[in-house]
Amino acid sequence: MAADGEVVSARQAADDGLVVAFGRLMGIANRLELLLGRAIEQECGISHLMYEVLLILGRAGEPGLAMSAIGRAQVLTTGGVTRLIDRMEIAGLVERADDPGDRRGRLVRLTSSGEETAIRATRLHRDNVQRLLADQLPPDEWARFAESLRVLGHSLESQVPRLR
Amino acid sequence: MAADGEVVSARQAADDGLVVAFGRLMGIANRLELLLGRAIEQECGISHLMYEVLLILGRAGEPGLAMSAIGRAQVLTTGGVTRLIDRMEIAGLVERADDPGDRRGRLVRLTSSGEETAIRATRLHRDNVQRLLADQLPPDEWARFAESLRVLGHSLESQVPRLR
DNA sequence: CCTAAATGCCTGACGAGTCAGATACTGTTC
DNA sequence: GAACAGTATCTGACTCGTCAGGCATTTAGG
Repeated sequence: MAADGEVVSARQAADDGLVVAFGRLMGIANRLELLLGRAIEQECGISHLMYEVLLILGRAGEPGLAMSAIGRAQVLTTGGVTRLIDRMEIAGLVERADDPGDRRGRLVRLTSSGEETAIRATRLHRDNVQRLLADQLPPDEWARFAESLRVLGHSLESQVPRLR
Repeated sequence: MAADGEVVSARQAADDGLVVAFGRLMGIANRLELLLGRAIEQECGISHLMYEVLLILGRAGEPGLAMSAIGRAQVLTTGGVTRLIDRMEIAGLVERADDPGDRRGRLVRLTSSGEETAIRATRLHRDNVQRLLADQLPPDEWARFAESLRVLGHSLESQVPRLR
């Protein structure tokens, strides 16, 4: 990887350390999404995105979560959330209810089938994450890596604008 | 985050350490894609994916790269690559040529406009990666993080099946 | 209060990828 | 050297997200 300084050729651009690190991060995310997403899909019949929403809702508990909160957590536009929840509702994983505190809003919560699916998918998913990620690094490196993820995730959450 | 053991509630599933770490990784990737992708798009008029392809081609140099190699590098199906390169060709960033060594194949390479765009986008992108990622961790932690990315990326590359 | 701006969700049109099948060429095997 | 499996790319139908615009409701100000 190249040192700092002005980039004057495509070759140099491609070898820049920061740029490469970012590319690796995205490549890892893409490959994990493919490998783990397919596993969840085949085992439980839901997409990886749906799985993440099941987790968010499991964490939220009663009385449910606003659509907008799901969008913020998963970086989706409001339209995207509407359609995702539509599909999940049809699949029987979640249900919508009017928000008693705000008549514009709807609260989404897990159905019992959604809860079961979250649990079942997690058993599978845990093992896959262990195998594909955690086992690839010595335990202390993995711990440091996970901690860095926490820090970075935290700092990024505040910088992403709300999507409409 | 929960300790190891059987997962028996959605709440527990959502708090599992490995599952959370994976979710963070994906969340970071999504947010970076949004923030950095939009920056590139506004400044240079190309998507983040196109930018990555420009880098790959810059790295490859003459006489160009096969479509299938691009698909492997970016985790795209062959159909996806065809359409992406179609758009990039229309935009004047790359050009296709017949592969003299294999009459089924085509070689893709940067045009001079594509090369310029890669350089221009990288100047912008570098600074953004620095600010959003590297600056968020102490230098030694960032170095370790980047090294872990390298290791993980390497081990994952071999595990993703070829997409058709 | 009453209006204007902001917010929450939904919808039609579109963009960019997947999937599955088609076509064209290559390499192997008998 | 002919058949056949394998590989490289392209295409039509589809999926799932975005974007822009709409309506209902809430909130802030005068």
